[in-house]
Amino acid sequence: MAVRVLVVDDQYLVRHALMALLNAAPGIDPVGEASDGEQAVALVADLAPDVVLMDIKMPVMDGLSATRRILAMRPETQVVVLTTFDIPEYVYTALTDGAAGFIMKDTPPDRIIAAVRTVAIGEMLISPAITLRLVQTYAQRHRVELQANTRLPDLTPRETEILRLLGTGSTNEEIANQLAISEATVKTHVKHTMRKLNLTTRAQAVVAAYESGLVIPGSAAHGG
Amino acid sequence: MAVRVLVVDDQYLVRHALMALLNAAPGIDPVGEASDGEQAVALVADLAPDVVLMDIKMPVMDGLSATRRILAMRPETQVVVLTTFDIPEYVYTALTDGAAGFIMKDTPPDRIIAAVRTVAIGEMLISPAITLRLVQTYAQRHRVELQANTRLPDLTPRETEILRLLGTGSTNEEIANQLAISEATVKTHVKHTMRKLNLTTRAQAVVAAYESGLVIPGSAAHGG
DNA sequence: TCCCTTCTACCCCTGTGGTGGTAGGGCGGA
DNA sequence: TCCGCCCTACCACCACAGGGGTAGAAGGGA
Repeated sequence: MAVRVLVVDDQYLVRHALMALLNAAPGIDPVGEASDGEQAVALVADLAPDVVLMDIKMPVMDGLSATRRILAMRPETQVVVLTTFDIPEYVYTALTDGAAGFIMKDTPPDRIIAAVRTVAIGEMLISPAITLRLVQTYAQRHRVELQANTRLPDLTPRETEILRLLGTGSTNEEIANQLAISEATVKTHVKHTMRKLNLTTRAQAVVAAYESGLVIPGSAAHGG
Repeated sequence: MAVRVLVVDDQYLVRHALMALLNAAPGIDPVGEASDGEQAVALVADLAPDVVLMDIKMPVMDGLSATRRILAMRPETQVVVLTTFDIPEYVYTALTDGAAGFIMKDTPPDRIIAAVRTVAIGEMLISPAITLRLVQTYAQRHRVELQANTRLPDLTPRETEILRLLGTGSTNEEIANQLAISEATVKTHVKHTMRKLNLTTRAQAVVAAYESGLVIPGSAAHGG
């Protein structure tokens, strides 16, 4: 049973080149083509393709909006997003919207064919160049997290705890209540902590708490 | 010209299964096998393989250390790290150490063959499951960054700028100098910003700056 | 035109924050 | 045993932060 593919691209040449390429591939049946997102959504409803090759930049409705509409309507559709250049913002949006893959147009023909076959069986697929960027982001984030808990020179356990609470924006009084000690003691701990870290204001202490990884954005208790 | 492969795994069964698999594949020549990292480093020096299939968990010297040694000694070697389960910490280490790929042992035989061929021509390769995790991390980080600039209700451009500077731990005086306005004006801006965000101390403002994504850990100017 | 927002700037007042010093009890290493 | 570190706690002092109000200049929109 051939893989049914819909090609969506506003550029005539690109669209037809893809159609010809897919047509020549055994086991792949290009069932239709669209030149904008609106047409694409309509054709998915009509043709029920297995795979959609979707350009991003298009008139009327862009590829990302079209992808959202298509997946809302027919989740089993495998959408592969095509892009001319590596645009990481789109990677995020496309993948969280549920796109099955993300490849660049300068990918060799045989790899595009392979990509269609890959997503058709339900696997994810991302271009190496894009994967590399993902890895770099991952590595960067990971490095930041690894630096956590490791640095913070010479702080006693209590002082580390104090710094963590400073990092949540707590006042001395609030810290005292949370640790069930007197505010005077908190002031002493804060004093020592800031001296060791060479800080002069508690705002800097909050920065230090975040930068050291003691406090991670997204895991904080806001509001006061 | 066949792709010369070295197989490194402490488990006899896994090692020989891989050797047999690679032996049966046309264009692939399994030239040797090692059962620990130290042997692997020695064999790379002797055999100069194109590709190394490297297990992580091994006695004597683990796969990641061996990978580092091998790439320091012979950078053109393509190391593919094998793992039983998806262990993201290793992904980071392996890839930043220069590994060409990262695949799981439960990958179907034909895909393992394909992986060897892929890295042999210098391309990167990562298992879909691992890619998925990378994407999730990327998406998570990206989401945090996207929330920036978007949320932060009703702040004027100047107030946003003030909040960003508050987020670096700056005092009113420092902010005044950086923006070339009077400290009195800074106090006014700070006052309005904090009222709008329902904050009472500047430490909370620092927290808000980080949590909103206005300030990203790792991109801050410490010290003061 | 007038109004609203924004950015600029100042005064007054209260309070928390930040720094100095002092000190006792507990605990572990020399 | 004694020394040193850690946690606890207090006092005194002053600067900066935070909240109140007021106000003029500039720019955009009704």
